Amino acid sequence: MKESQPAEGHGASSTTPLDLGRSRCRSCQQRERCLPGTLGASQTQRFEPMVQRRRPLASGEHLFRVGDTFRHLCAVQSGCLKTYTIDAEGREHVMAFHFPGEVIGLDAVFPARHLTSCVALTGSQVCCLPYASLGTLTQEMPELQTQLLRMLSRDMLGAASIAGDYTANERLAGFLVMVAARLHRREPTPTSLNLAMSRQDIANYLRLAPETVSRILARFQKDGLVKADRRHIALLNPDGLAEIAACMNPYARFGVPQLQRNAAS
Amino acid sequence: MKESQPAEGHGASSTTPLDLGRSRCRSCQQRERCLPGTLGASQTQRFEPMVQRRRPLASGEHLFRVGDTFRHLCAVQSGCLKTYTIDAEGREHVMAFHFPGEVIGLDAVFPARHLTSCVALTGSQVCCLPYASLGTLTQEMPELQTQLLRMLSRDMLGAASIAGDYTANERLAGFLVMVAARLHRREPTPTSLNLAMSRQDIANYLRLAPETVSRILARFQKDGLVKADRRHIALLNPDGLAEIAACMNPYARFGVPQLQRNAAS
DNA sequence: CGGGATATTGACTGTCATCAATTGCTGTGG
DNA sequence: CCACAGCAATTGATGACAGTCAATATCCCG
Repeated sequence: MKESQPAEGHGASSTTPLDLGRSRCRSCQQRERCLPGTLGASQTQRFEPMVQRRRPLASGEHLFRVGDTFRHLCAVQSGCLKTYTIDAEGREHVMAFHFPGEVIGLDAVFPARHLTSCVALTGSQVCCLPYASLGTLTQEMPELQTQLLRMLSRDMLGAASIAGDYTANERLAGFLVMVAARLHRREPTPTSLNLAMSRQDIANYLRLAPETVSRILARFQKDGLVKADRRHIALLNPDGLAEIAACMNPYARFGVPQLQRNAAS
Repeated sequence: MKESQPAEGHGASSTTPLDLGRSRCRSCQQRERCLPGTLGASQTQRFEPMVQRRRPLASGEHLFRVGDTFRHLCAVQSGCLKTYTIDAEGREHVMAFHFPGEVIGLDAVFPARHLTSCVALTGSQVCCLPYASLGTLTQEMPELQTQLLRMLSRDMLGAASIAGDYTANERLAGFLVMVAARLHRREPTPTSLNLAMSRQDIANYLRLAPETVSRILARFQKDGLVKADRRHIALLNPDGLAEIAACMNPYARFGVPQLQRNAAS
């Protein structure tokens, strides 16, 4: 059973994106990784005023919920969020975690409605770009469209990675490696993670039972790969983890067309 | 085996019965579902000449392979293809099947290289739009960008659907419903499918063993849901299948989460 | 018509889920 | 300040779903 608390926020969670003044993309720490990352100074100046900064989300507060009309693209400035759905059987499926610099909501463009809910796992600061402005802006700034496509493309890649048929070991190792890679604030790659998500969240993301997550983590610890203390996880042997997860890494597959078992020729 | 470039210079292009000189989006059966679907007549006329039509792919021929540089977006005009990867362990993962009117390659934008291979499952006709032209065209035609985003968004949705934690039954039922929905050439929804993919392909797509696909199909047949004869599958009870797969349907989750209970099994 | 790939069916195994009990952390109130 | 509630995480025992191995059956293509 995959249930979790759809953490109750306040009733007005998705209705009022209080605009607390203007965002300052140019001085934002996440700028390079974010949507305006490829824009020049003047373009950034043009871009900035379109962005609204929301009141900070408290842990458990929702950014949007299933069925909400899709109004803006959101970017995480700080904190961590998850998008998820509860299916007809009551099981929670975590579609993605969102770290600083990442954009949320690209999958809602098509139906113009959110098919997922998005909740903050910790206090989080989020910037919003009205979807209506996006069209105008990309018309003016080709770089923006390029960046948008790249981010979308990257999201698809990430989704495809965990969608694949891998063992529980591989998926969890891949998860740790991925989180480490996406958390780099300034260091090359952090070796010490402070996860914002619970075991249950991780399990629902990786299609595992939370007990299995615990057990595998214990095994990794016994093998000297990690030191796991609740939500703080130290990667003692990142290369070892990466090796376990090697099969999930899409970049590891250039050049040599390996022995193909099931491929059509 | 290498075909990165469309065959145009050869005199051989005149051997095929069809006029291969240029694409005729305006008269294409797939136009509405395809990239230029939202364009007006004059814009379509502007769009058309940018599109190259490839020599038809034979079953088993590759459209691109892992590591190829990403040059164009491709649209399926007829036939069926699959994109897949072979991981470090030699396992094949089928990322997606591609039916007429669908666009291939959007996930390769980011690294500018194909991280997957794409092979035709039957004889297939494919149209190619150079990625370089895409930027120019979307600048001119906002509708094109909208359509592009919608298609991307839809792809992500599809990927997320099968990525979730569902039982083998649910995934296979969902697969059948999805294929039926995506194959509608003109009928409302076909009740009779001629699959282009093997059991192995389906299994690799759904993270199952091919034996499991067979077994579940047999069970569905025993329950009167389908009539499966090799690659020809008749959906005897589409609603029953849809009900089994209900939990995978992202649109079923608006307002009231409660579903009507009819005959199960 | 025959060989090889594809599909089906059966028996058994293993991975991971489920059920259950316990521990440990955190915040709250007596 | 400690006791307790409540939740998150761990650990153990057991079982089920799907995978693996193996043996035909069937189709397709030469």
